[in-house]
Amino acid sequence: MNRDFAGLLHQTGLKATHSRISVLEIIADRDAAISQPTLEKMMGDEVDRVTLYRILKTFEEKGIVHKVIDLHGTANYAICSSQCSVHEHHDEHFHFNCTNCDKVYCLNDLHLPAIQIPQGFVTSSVSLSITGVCKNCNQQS
Amino acid sequence: MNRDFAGLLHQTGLKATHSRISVLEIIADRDAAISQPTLEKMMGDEVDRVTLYRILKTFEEKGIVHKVIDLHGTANYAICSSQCSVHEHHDEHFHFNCTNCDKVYCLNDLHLPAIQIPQGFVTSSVSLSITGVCKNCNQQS
DNA sequence: TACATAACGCAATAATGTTGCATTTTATTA
DNA sequence: TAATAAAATGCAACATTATTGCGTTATGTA
Ligand SMILES: [Mn+2]
Ligand SMILES: [Mn+2]
Ligand SMILES: [Zn+2]
Ligand SMILES: [Zn+2]
Repeated sequence: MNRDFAGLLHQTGLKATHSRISVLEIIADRDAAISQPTLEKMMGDEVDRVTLYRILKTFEEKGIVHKVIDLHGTANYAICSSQCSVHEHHDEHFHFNCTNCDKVYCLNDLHLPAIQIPQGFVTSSVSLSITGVCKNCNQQS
Repeated sequence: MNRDFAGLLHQTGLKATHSRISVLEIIADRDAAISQPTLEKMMGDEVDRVTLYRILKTFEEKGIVHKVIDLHGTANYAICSSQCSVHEHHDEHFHFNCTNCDKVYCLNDLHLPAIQIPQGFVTSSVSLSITGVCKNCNQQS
């Protein structure tokens, strides 16, 4: 992952504020998506709650992060693949929800065969979410 | 769909209260899952908000309805297939989220090919959710 | 260094969800 | 039908997640 967060922000026309860089440092440094509540706790007093919401929303709009709703309905965030931009997200991949540690993993390499949906319905995107126990949690038990 | 809601409730060891029967009447009468906020508005003063939460939770535990988290993270509820029980849900089917009317359709007949997940991860369930525009909304435009 | 504006912090408010406890409803039994 | 025990409900209080408006501060640039 690119470490020049200030550069990344400038590229998308955003100012490189301390808050934004802190958020990027946390999100980029993980093998799994991070939930909004966890992120909020990690940021603590460093960033106002409202600012955090606004940062995440902006990042999503600019194609810097993508949001994944997990099986509990909680918002989780992960860094986008490099092809994403303000115009379009190009990371329609699938996700693994661990029921033990509640992490959400992006399964970037998984490919889904074509799906036959009913007559009259038009698909714009497909989201596959797998529930189970992750590698980490399996090894610990 | 079975119309003997009192009987259904008695079968699962639940008392057939007015509130529960009202909820069943609303949920059973749709071609799509209904969201908690919509349900709450439809019930109005007839049922207390807290009671509604408790009814939905009980129904889920007893295998009467199943919950689907839609793409916004909102809880939606639909009647279970007849095989579901307090012991186990047997309706692991897929869902279609309409971006126009926000309805969530259960795609009961869809079957998903086997999926190859990474080494060390163990799958317990798979949830496929398709986003697009539903038949109804396509016909109106 | 000065400036314009983007971003932030704070206060207020809304929506969603949970818990404890007193009261009412339901099903059963007398 | 009337009495009873347990289940379910309603209400109050509270927690969490999310949004909006507005004055203040930080950022990038000239
Ligand atoms: Mn992802
Ligand atoms: Mn369903
Ligand atoms: Zn795990
Ligand atoms: Zn629709």
